[in-house]
Amino acid sequence: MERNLPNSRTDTAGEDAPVAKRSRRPAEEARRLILDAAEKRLAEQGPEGIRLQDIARDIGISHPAILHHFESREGLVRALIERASQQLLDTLLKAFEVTATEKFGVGDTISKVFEVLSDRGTARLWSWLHLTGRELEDDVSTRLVREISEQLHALRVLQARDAGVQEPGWEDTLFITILVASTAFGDAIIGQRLTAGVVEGADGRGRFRQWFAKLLVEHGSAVRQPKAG
Amino acid sequence: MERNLPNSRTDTAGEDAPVAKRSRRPAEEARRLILDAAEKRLAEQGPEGIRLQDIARDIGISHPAILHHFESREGLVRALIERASQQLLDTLLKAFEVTATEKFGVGDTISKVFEVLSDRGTARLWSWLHLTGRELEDDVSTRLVREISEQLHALRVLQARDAGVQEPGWEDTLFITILVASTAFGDAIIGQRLTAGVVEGADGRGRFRQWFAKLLVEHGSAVRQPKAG
DNA sequence: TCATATATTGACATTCGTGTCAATTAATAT
DNA sequence: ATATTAATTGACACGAATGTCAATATATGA
Repeated sequence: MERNLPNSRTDTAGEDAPVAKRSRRPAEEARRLILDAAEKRLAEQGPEGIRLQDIARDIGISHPAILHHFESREGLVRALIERASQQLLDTLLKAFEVTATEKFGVGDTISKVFEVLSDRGTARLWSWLHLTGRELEDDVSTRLVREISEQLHALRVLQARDAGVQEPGWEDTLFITILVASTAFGDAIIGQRLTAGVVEGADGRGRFRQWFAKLLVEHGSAVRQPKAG
Repeated sequence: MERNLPNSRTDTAGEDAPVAKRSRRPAEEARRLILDAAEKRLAEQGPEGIRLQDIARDIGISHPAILHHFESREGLVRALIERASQQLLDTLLKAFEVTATEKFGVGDTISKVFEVLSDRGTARLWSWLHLTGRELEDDVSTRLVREISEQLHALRVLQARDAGVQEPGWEDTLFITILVASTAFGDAIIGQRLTAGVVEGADGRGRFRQWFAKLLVEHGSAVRQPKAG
């Protein structure tokens, strides 16, 4: 079973197209490029969008190169999840920090969360992650809820003290976080279809976000009973 | 290229296993069986779970039988979506009817809707539908939002009149529906991970639902200003 | 300049899933 | 019983996607 010599330049001679010089990047950069392309495909086309050959073509390399850097398709997926999770956590925490320290309202924070989750493909990535039952060693979802909730709670407690009203319960804060996360998630996946053709005028989803923010503020007021009685 | 005679019993003779008699169902029943199996796989394993061979094995038939009834895999998928959508809409409207006509409050109705929508299998089916960007001729999402909203709005208006307070706006009702739908979805997909390890005690998600219902009722009260001033 | 490490590649192997087809067989009508 | 219809099937064709491998080329250090 003589196999043809692979990669040999001694094929049927001829003046082929000007051979674009093979480029060679440091491993880390190559990995980043590949992950970017994969992420884009995933966000645009969903799970099936992650095909080694396609991704390779997107960035002008051959698909074995991907396998070289990630071992397998599954390895690529895991790396992708890992990176996206970390980025999400960082982005969210930072966004929260800003809106909490500055004089921004709840509405701004909500907008930011929606933007991060919904407008980019992040929510899609996560949905897929959960739908396919993939686990992360370091469960980012849990960390996310916990950290955000803790900061939000501290903020709410402070505000309550300033206003001289009763402090909100911990679980109340927790549920707010979960509500926002769930909603942003759901919105990212089915929001488009839900509002299209029902909500009148343009920017229906924008108005929905504002309405949602107001709802939460409203809730904050409702909880804020005067300290005694 | 002499092809072997397919399906011929004249193979290497021998005492094979007792040939289980081939069963033959009316087309409609077969279709139902297949759809059931497909739906189950989808709910349990996600999109990739829908493989003709596997589904066939599940119900003890051969995979060409499936193709016979649905033309193609895509045909099966479309039929599945069609059926599931119809079922969801029916279930929702019926659930709504019951809680709305009896002496249940708006909160109970919302809870019921939430419950139906956050069913794991349903949510997964829909998520997949949206994630893969499949379109339905008759967009059920839109119909769903519209029909539910209309009924809910009628209910709210009635209650407002009874109480002699200002009627809620149409968009407010619409947004409530959208919020419930989005949240139910998000909850079905990531709720498990969000609450696990953060919310204390058992039945954290149950408490979340109650809290959510209360939030909406609360909102109802907030909207209900006295009629003039 | 030469040597080394490793990123990159073309060709191939392999597996898996859909779809085709003629043959078969169970139900139904005549 | 016989014919007819249509559900069912095994074998196979085909394409698509992952993964393997030896060969090649490029960046880097000596």
